Amino acid sequence: MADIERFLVADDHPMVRDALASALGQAFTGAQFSMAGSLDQAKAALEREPETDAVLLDLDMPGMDGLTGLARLRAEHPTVPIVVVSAAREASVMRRAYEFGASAYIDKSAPLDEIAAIVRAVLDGEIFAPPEASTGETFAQRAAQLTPQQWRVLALMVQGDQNKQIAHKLGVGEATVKAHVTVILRKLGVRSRTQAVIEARGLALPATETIRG
Amino acid sequence: MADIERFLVADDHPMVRDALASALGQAFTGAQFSMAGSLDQAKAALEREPETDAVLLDLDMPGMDGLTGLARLRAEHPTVPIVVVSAAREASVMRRAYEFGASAYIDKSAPLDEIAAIVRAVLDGEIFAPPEASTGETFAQRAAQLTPQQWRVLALMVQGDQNKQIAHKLGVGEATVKAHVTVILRKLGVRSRTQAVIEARGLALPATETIRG
DNA sequence: CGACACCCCCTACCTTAGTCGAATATCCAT
DNA sequence: ATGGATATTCGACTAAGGTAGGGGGTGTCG
Repeated sequence: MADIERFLVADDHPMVRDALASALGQAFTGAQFSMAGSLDQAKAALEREPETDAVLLDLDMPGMDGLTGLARLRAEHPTVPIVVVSAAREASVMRRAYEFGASAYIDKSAPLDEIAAIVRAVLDGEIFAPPEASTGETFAQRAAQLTPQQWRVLALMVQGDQNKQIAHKLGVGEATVKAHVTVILRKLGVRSRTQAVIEARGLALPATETIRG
Repeated sequence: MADIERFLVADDHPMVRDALASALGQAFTGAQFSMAGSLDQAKAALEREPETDAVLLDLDMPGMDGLTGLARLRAEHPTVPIVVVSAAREASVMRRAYEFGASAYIDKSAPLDEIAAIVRAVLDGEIFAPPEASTGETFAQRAAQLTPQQWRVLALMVQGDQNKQIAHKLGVGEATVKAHVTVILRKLGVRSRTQAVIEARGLALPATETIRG
């Protein structure tokens, strides 16, 4: 990691982008910023600059389609830490964001210095485990063992793609994808692709959504 | 349908059970009631009395595991109307409840006479389409074409069971299950079991959960 | 009754999913 | 550099998923 940080700020609202960038600019003197207003722009920016130190990602952005966009972004750039910045405070969304590999989840209304502090911690390699999401957490633990390529495969599995399509999208052979799937199933502790998809979407435990009686 | 209604009230809180039963007792003079405090008890009650006219089902009950319990109950007794009584007001939970075949969704804080009115409508064969759940509704329409047995198969597919296990649980041959699966995939407009499971859990559209920016 | 819809069962066949063993490359520690 | 652990890749094989088509049973409705 170089001396100068490089960030990508992805939000469809220019005002929010500037606010985030200036906050980080104060905390990280001399940092460089890229801006994106849609998922496609964010992808292109990461393509141009793979050495980005962190992405601040808004979930409510054109092309994101909720958490699906996060999954896609991580599928293509598994090594870049992503800090989700969202207005949705739902615990379920938060939890799933972490399951899809987010390094932190920040509320949009949080003070800017707090945001900077969290980003700094992420750059130090920390991952902000969700306090209220630690009810089950079995999946997150198992999923942490996945390699970057396996993450990509899983992300596509979760979208309903089959091995042949995944192979094409990743530019490898179908046999290779199958091998990855086998490892993924073992690491996730399930016995079929369908179960893996169920697990990966945090669906197995709607408990946190209904416990409120 | 006989002159005397028979209800099953399933809630782990005795006070709630009594309140619901007395409310229905006033609206349906001479009605008969069974009580259950867990999913297993509810199952047993339906086993004893398959001619039950309607089930009032609480989602926060031992063994329910959220909506999974609803799916299981409907899988075993597809013809019995189920009125979900829950404290969770989340639109997503509501929507999924309908997708799993609930005939109505009542908030626990609703006035008792309103509850009785809704139950009466359900007995008349009506299904309370969710007002705020009609954003996409494509799945509900397609799923409405499923026969009872196909519902059972789908419910087990959604739990991650494979054809062999489904065949065993339903007491039929694996070839039969495959035939059902083929029809289900066609009716749902998908091309693989995994996609069907994704659809069936309302996961394909996290939009309603994140749109709030 | 005949037409229809649902349910169950089966054979045969093809496609997809998943396992196993093995080759290559990288990184890291000794 | 040598060894070892891990990632990535692939081909061959076995299991499961899915399709097409046929047969038989039930109940309902006109």
